[in-house]
Amino acid sequence: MSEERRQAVLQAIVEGYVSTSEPVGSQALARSKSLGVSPATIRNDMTILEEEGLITQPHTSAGRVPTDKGYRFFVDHLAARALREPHGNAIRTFLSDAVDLNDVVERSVRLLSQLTRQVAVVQYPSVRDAAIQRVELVRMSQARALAVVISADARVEQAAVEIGPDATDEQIARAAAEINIEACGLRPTAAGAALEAWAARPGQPSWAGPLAVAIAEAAHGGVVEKAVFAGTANLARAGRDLDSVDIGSVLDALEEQVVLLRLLHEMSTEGEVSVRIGAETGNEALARTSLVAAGYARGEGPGAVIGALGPTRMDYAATMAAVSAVSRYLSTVIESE
Amino acid sequence: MSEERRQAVLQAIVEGYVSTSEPVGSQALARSKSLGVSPATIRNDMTILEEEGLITQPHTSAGRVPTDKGYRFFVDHLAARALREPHGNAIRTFLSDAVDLNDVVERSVRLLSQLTRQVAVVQYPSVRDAAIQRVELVRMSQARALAVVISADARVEQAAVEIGPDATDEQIARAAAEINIEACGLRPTAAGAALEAWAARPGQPSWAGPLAVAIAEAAHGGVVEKAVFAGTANLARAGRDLDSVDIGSVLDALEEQVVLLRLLHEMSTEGEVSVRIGAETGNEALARTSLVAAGYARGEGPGAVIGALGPTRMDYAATMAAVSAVSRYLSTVIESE
DNA sequence: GCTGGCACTCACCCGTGCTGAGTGCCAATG
DNA sequence: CATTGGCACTCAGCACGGGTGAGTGCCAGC
Repeated sequence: MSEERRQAVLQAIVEGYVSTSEPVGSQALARSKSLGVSPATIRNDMTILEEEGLITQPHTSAGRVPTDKGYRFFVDHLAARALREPHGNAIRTFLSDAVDLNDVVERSVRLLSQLTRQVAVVQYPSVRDAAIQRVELVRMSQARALAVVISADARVEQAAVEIGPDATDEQIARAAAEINIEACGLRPTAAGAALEAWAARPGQPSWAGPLAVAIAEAAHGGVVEKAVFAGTANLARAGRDLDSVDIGSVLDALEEQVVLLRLLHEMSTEGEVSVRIGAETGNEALARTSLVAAGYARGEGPGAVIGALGPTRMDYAATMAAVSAVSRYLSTVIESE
Repeated sequence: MSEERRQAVLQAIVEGYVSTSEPVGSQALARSKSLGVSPATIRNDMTILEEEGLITQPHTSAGRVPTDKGYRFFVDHLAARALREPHGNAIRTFLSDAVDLNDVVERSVRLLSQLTRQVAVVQYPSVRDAAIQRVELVRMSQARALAVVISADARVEQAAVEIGPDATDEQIARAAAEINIEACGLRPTAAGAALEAWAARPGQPSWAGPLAVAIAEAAHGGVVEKAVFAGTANLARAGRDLDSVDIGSVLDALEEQVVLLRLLHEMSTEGEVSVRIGAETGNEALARTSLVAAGYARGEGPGAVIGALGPTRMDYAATMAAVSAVSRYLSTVIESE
């Protein structure tokens, strides 16, 4: 009883179930796939696979279905199928038509949802490290000013600051000029330190401190992490895999963002393409879905993450290929800017 | 056979069906509601209501269900039920905690989805009319500059412009200074005209024209209209009203945006609270849903629209009350900024 | 260790019959 | 003449039951 054939059986079960969405039986397997053995032999293998917890039967006298663990084994050992990337050039040109970062992200998420036919998720880079290009300070009302921070990566962030009614226009103009001298060309962290020192100088107005903090924060891209998604309709089309309760809780989890962001964050450090299957997501709402994610580079460190979310019964090979391809092209497009 | 009682029957049918989600029959009606007549009488009324196309039966020997036209009549004539606004103050404080326009919109859409238990939609103001406060011009690369337009309503828009590799930093600085002189304090339309004149002056670099256009466009809030939504999970919870195909196509329509935006735009001119029921949405994908919308003022003209989208079998009175309340508070919060 | 054979299980399908909520029609009533 | 009670009829929904077939586990034989 070769270990090898047993894996082939598992692979056939996964592939069969993914394509037909019906439990696969020994006879059907022997007939369609080229395993070259009889149904009885396959049954023996199945018994062992079931003991190992890799497959299960929905009810007695039904075919077998992969468990989360079975999918996991498949992904880890068997899905090294040729990661063809048919749309390479199409992806690239589609993404490079984008005008700014927002547009790139927007396009990526749509593209990925179409390629995978799953829900696509793109996390915005959380900590950004581009140098500050310019800071603008505009009084909006008697007691309030708006700080606009323009980064070298064509990003524009804004922050409202209370300055109190006593601030003079002259003070504001001087502060703006000084801030630009202090902070321009610096990365957010360094700029933050420089502005802190600036605010501590004698003679500065009382709102200099909060202003310095707000600018540094804005330069970091704001504190908030954010993810956008597309293709939620694919959830509804998942058919038997997800009932409407599942769909509801998944949509909730997506809107909640925090769960998803934590998950994406965890996965970002796990090498090329990372997969979370069913309960591995650690979240009740996502227990019947899988998430395939890949980080996309941004400057040096691994910046943010893109991913595809779908029912556990998904085509992992194809999804992983698509996620990987889009992340790679996304990286080159962003870096070439 | 009083016209009045027949309307009461229609009202009772709508309310009964909305609360139980099951077709309502004559006996059940006579027993539960206080119409003071016998089932037979109600049946007579029902026959007429059915002839008028206001109600229908899913199959022979089942109760009656309102048609789109029935809901329409109900909304137009019978839903003037006390629009209690229980959460008035809560809404107000919740919204006024917001820091900027984005945040206000974000909060509104979440709030509305929770109040109505439907999908909430908030359209960003499409044509904006706030004066330009300041324009900033920053060179991003050899051939590209970023124009940042800050409006008096604390909005920051950006636009990338190709300036060609020959532009000198001095040219850019002079253009920025001149643009601020020309355009500051003007509304977008006037500013566009002023900038056009500016770009036409002799001696201007070749990129002055495109730049002027880009700035004017950005000041208008960009050409793109945008809507955000929340509470999509409520669709999945709609139970029998929407099957998964419906949910899928609704989610598609939401992501598509263009259909939804056109619809919202149409509805924005229709007075206080406007309702589109089922096929009235004019869209196949939304044929089994209704949209309740209200414009929220922005400056003078009707600016943008918020709305709630749900199955045609929804509690119109409550939804209309919530949409109306949120739009009203949203208006005051925005205008007080 | 693989295979064919065999008895067994059980979800699924389909036809049957019953029940009850609901209807339409009609004659009687105030 | 609108309203009502009575009555026959319809039909979705449900429970019951038998037949079918894909699938299984086990075992003896190669």
